[in-house]
Amino acid sequence: MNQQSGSVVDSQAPEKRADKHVSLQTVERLSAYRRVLEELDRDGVDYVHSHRLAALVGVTPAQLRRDLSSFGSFGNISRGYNVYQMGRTIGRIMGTDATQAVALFGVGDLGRALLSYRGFEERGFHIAATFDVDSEKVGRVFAGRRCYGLDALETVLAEFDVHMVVLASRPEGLQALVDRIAAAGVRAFLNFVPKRITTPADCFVENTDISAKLEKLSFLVRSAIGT
Amino acid sequence: MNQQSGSVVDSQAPEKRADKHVSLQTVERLSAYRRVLEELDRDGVDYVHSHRLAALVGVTPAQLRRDLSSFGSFGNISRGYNVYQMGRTIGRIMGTDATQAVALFGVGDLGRALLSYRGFEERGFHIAATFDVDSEKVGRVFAGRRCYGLDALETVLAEFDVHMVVLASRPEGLQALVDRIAAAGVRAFLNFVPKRITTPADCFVENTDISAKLEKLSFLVRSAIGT
DNA sequence: CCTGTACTGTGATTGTATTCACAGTAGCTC
DNA sequence: GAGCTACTGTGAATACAATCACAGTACAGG
Ligand SMILES: NC(=O)c1ccc[n+]([C@@H]2O[C@H](COP(=O)([O-])OP(=O)(O)OC[C@H]3O[C@@H](n4cnc5c(N)ncnc54)[C@H](O)[C@@H]3O)[C@@H](O)[C@H]2O)c1
Ligand SMILES: NC(=O)c1ccc[n+]([C@@H]2O[C@H](COP(=O)([O-])OP(=O)(O)OC[C@H]3O[C@@H](n4cnc5c(N)ncnc54)[C@H](O)[C@@H]3O)[C@@H](O)[C@H]2O)c1
Repeated sequence: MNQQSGSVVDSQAPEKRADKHVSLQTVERLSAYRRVLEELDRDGVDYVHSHRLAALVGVTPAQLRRDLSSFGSFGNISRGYNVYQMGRTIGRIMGTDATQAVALFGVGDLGRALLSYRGFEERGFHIAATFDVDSEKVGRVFAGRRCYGLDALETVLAEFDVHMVVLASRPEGLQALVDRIAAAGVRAFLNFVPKRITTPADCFVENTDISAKLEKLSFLVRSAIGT
Repeated sequence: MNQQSGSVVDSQAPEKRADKHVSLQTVERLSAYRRVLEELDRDGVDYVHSHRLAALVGVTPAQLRRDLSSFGSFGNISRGYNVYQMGRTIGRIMGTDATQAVALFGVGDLGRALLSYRGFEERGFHIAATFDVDSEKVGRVFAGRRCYGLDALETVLAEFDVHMVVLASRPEGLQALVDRIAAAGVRAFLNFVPKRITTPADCFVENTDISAKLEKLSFLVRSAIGT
């Protein structure tokens, strides 16, 4: 669960404190670094230089080094970065070194696709429980996870120690749902519903609007025609 | 449906030329503005001030006005912005005033969820054709759209006049697939596969990595604990 | 018709992210 | 073990985005 990296065993912690103020964009790139590092690890690569890693991720070497330097020094000056260790370190920074429980709201087409997706477990997220308002769905089990009604919300979130939720329900009543989830102590929301939500100040929201991405692409293609 | 606004009627085109260099973040916000404008329109609101619209979207009034000013002047100084007209204008800027054909690659769990999603049509995108390598799926019809094999790729993309694709296949062979799609003249890729792809310089790629979003949230929650 | 009000559009300013460029050094060569 | 090489980590410089603040103006009210 969310135990805090057990003992001192896997420490030799290279990261200083993360006090240097880390930008959000840096955090997003950390995920990409880790994904590539895991691939390299599978391929048996032990060390990698900033140039090579940056090329694989698609950023400049300077940016990669700057990003990492927000957390301290990892690199061996002439061998580069230790692939395995740096992957572990990024995991520790992001808190994905231990599996976290996540709850899903809305077991519709999208929700079921997310449920059957293996990629989350690989990155340390376990959808532990699902919720829906549809009485046909409540009580059933989807991809191994039970679907609860909203009346069990507080109980179930506490029981599974959920601190992050995925929203894939309908726009109607979404804000009320969010208020209730936040009141239950959840501070992170991944929202797929194309509707703005507001939360207490200590919460974090990530919106994913797929149509907006298509619109962005449409704009880019169109505006590049005259280029 | 997607007829093109008939004649000169709704013109009096307020936007200048889009030559002032528009930042990507501005474009992303345009989608959000349009979504709220449509809601206001449904509610029968005719005019809206920058303060109110900004509050609904969650940005500052200054930013909203700055974003719009990249495209020219729309606002009536004392009544504010005409809700209907500005929605239309943003649609025109983004090229979503007429429906565009999109192709989907990979009719798996995610692909089928996308196929059944009505939100795309509402925003001017029509998934016209799907592709898969699975011989069980090729030839079948999913949510009204036929699934083609990859051998028909060039023909079908041309037939439906596809200029944007959604990638929801497997990581294996993805780059080769992308190369072929790009060679067929497609310049916009919405990629759900957690694998970096490279394209010719005149193409645009939007990646959507859902796990990365969860990782970002995990980092934020964790790093805010000490705050 | 004139004055006051409250809005937009935008130059100027501030703040933030990225890139440059190099000091400092671990290891490799001879 | 001295010298060379090529790398990392980071201060300084640049580029970019957000915010401030106000000039200019359409309208309401009298
Ligand atoms: N399907 C997609 O590809 C896709 C893409 C982008 C965004 N979205 C958004 O994701 C959301 C879900 O999409 P979908 O296609 O799965 O829709 P869906 O209609 O198939 O499923 C929605 C599910 O949410 C449940 N629900 C409704 N209100 C709820 C509530 N208050 N609490 C818990 N559950 C509730 C419904 O009973 C239903 O089972 C929608 O808001 C949609 O706009 C979907
Ligand atoms: N399911 C999710 O919720 C989810 C979430 C995030 C990312 N993704 C990613 O989206 C992709 C699809 O996910 P999924 O759950 O639908 O997987 P899936 O295995 O259910 O479906 C993949 C489909 O793509 C087809 N395919 C494989 N190679 C292809 C090719 N070269 N051309 C065309 N079709 C091809 C397969 O035959 C299959 O039908 C995966 O890469 C996955 O990592 C999925």
